[in-house]
Amino acid sequence: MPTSSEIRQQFIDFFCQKHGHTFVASSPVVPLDDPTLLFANAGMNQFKPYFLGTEKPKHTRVANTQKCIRAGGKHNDLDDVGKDTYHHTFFEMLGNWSFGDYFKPDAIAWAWELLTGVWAIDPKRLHVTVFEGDPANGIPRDDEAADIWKSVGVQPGHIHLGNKKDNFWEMGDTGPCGPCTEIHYDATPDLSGAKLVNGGSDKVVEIWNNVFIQFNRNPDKSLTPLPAKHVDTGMGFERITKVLQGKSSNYDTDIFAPLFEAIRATTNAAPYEGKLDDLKDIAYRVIADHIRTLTFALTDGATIGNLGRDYVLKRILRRAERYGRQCLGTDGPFLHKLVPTVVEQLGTPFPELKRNPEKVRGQIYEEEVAFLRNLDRGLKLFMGIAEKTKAAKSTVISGADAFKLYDTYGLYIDITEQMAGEQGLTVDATGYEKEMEAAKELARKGGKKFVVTAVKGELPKTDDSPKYDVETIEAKVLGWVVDNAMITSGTLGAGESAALVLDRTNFYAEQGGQVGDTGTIDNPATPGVEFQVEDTQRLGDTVLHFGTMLGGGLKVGDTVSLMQGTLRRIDVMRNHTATHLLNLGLRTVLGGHVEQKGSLVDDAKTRFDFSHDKPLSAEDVRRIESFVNDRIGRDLPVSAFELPLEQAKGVAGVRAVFGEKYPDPVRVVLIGPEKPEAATFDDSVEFCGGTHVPRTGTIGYFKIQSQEPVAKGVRRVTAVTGRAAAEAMTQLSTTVTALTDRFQCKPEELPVRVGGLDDEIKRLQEHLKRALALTIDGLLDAAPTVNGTKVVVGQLPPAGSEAVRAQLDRIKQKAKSAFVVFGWDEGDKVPLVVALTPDLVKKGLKAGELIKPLAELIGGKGGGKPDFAQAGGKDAAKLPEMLAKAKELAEQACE
RNA sequence: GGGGGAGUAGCUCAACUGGUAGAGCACCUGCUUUGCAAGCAGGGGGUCAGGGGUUCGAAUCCCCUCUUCUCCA
Repeated sequence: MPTSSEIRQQFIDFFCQKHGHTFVASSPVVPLDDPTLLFANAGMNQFKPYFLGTEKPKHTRVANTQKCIRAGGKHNDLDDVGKDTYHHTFFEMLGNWSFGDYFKPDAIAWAWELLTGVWAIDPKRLHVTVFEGDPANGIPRDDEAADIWKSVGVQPGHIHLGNKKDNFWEMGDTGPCGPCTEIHYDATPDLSGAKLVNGGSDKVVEIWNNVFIQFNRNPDKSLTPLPAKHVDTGMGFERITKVLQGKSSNYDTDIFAPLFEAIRATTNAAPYEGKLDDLKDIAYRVIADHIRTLTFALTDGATIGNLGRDYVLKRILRRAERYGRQCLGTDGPFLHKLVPTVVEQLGTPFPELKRNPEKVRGQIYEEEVAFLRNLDRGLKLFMGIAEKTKAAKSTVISGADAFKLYDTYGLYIDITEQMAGEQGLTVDATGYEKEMEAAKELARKGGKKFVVTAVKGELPKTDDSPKYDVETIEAKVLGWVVDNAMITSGTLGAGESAALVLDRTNFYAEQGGQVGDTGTIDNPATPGVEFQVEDTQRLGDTVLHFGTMLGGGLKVGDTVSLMQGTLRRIDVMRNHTATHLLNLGLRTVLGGHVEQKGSLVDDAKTRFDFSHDKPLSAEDVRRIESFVNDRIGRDLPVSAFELPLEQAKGVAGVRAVFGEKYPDPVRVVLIGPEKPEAATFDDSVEFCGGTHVPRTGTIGYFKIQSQEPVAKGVRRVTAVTGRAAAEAMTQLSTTVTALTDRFQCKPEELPVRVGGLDDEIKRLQEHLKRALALTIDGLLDAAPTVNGTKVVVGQLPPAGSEAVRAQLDRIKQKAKSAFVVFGWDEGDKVPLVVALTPDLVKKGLKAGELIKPLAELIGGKGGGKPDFAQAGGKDAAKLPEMLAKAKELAEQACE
């Protein structure tokens, strides 16, 4: 029986040694340069540019094994993992590729040769499918492929026709596409699998798909043949291993055996038995699968967090942790201990795993600990809710409670359900779903002011190349969008709101973190016509000018004149260029780990999110500001170039935002060097379609206003420039001047002066305390004893109730039995306290009651507990009278 | 982007309806026992995250800021 490593190698050797292919390493499973993808999910990801024709391949035939993750996004297998024999969030895709080289005959012949020759699979167990054709689209049935299959020896009755969904492959809405032919393996004992092809059975499973890319899908949905034809194949490595090792489940192969053993050893659970409906076995499969995903994703540079792909990884980790805890009885972090097993097993085909496994293990460990902490807290909260539920004589935990546990404390619903079961309770799942829906709705509503997601009718393209300049241009009205429908007739009248569509524009549509422009559009031929633009957004290649007709009317075909709000636009440009300098400054000052995580640039500020795991110190902020201001002071030129994406990536010091979509060619903005070749790693070089000032001097001045955390490991700083920075400085200086006038000192002396005041206050408080102690000692000495109880009544110097309370303890210690009443004059109010020693409390006296009539005497109120009460009044003149009354009251009470 | 929590001794957390901030662990001192674990007695340790407000009185109620956790997009 071949090992999985041998199988992988045999595939690669077959194409590389026997058929002239070149081996190409897998691209990272975290596609850093293709932000449209959450994770690499197919072997073709890294070859996309070859099919699109935007890049020339180095070799025309290659073979590879691609690391893939399908979790989140379009292909999401996350919830299926564990429940069957063949779903994975992480898997390998073996592939052979022709870029304009060989086509159907070779691809099919070699596939057959590898399967039935090299691997000696019984041809009776193989079924193939070919495309049935699509007359509506003018694509004929793929008889060519069927004929080749026949000629290589596929059994009659083993060639099936497949529909568009299964046998016509498209990369996206437009672009290269073509028919494909799939090979399925029939594992039924009696070879009865023909009818199960594409039937969703795990007895007959697709093992290899050969795609023949020969058309281009045009935007008008028509197809044109490509000048060059390509082959793109993908074979599920785990599936072929299962077949060649004669197993009935991918999880029974030697790919998973070492992981299962490692899981058993770290959790001390009973061994894996391969049952489909056994919770313990499901847990084994989930954990083995998820640790592979986590190890590869983290190795390739992903992080665990709260956004996008980071959040997917967090959910995967927590799902695995949960299965371990619920089904295998783990009680502490254990997933991290499995990393070495993954590294050992796959470190040879994927050497990147060996680069820094300790870091990966650390990341997993840290997140496990965080999750377990949450879990403990959640369990505690759950117990409280369970008690509450039982106390209310109910056996159902409300949906609201269950949802709160999840929403606020991250306690998953199935854990809640399990815990409830153990307590003889159930959970109102319907109510939970309702709460969840309501919460989602709430989150959605907090979105944007203007939203257009889809428009009925064809949207024309807008030429927005004039957007980089700040000057008035003319354009033609093509129509407008109202209620998500494109309108191209009639008049847009005064008072109406719409999204205006023009043939060209100088308005910048919101993109790359820069806000859309505002401004006015009028008709030079007809005075009084004015459309006020409140926001500008882009939908595909169309620029939408959202706004309101203030006066007059507009018709399709009118020539209009466009003015961006000039001052606002220049403010935006200042902020955008400053953002680039800030990006560079953060990295320079804080270190290379700083990555841009997002930004928002508008006329008032620049807001920048970046990876950094602790608050910035005052010194950090100062150094970053001075770095940026230094570059502003040098009045560096800002220039932009359109470069092919590949070439642009090679420019020294280039920064691209992860998660951002870049066109090819891409616009590169340089600050300092005037040519891409002149750039160094100390210069700001960014892919950016935004608008910038011509020289950094225009920014004027840069000032960081605030910083805050956004998510774990991500911080946000907000800064201002130009006019806003000047305004901020003026305000600051006004405040400082007010202080220097008050203290008659220089600004730099302020900290010392204020600190001195602080010390002075402390010193005076000490004095007061001492005076207070002396007064109290005097009162104590002079206090009459009534029936063994000291009656301590008197007026104190104003020292604050905190200090008085501290002294009360002293009195209670000195005099075993005491009835204490103190009052003092604080100017605007007159506080009063009554304190009783325990013996008096036992006799039934209540300070809280005794104090009330006294408080009334000085025009106030109060209350407290039996041994201590406080009150306050306003009438200081009545203080002696009140104290006399208190003495009377005390003496009475003690008799 | 929107929602919900949390922040109290070095650590983990209490404090009822607003009424003198506590416990366990850790630490220090002493005693006892001793192979180890420990036991007993005493003690130190607080800007109740910070600021403002309401109140006679705020850890507690309200507002703002900071830090942190969590869910959704």
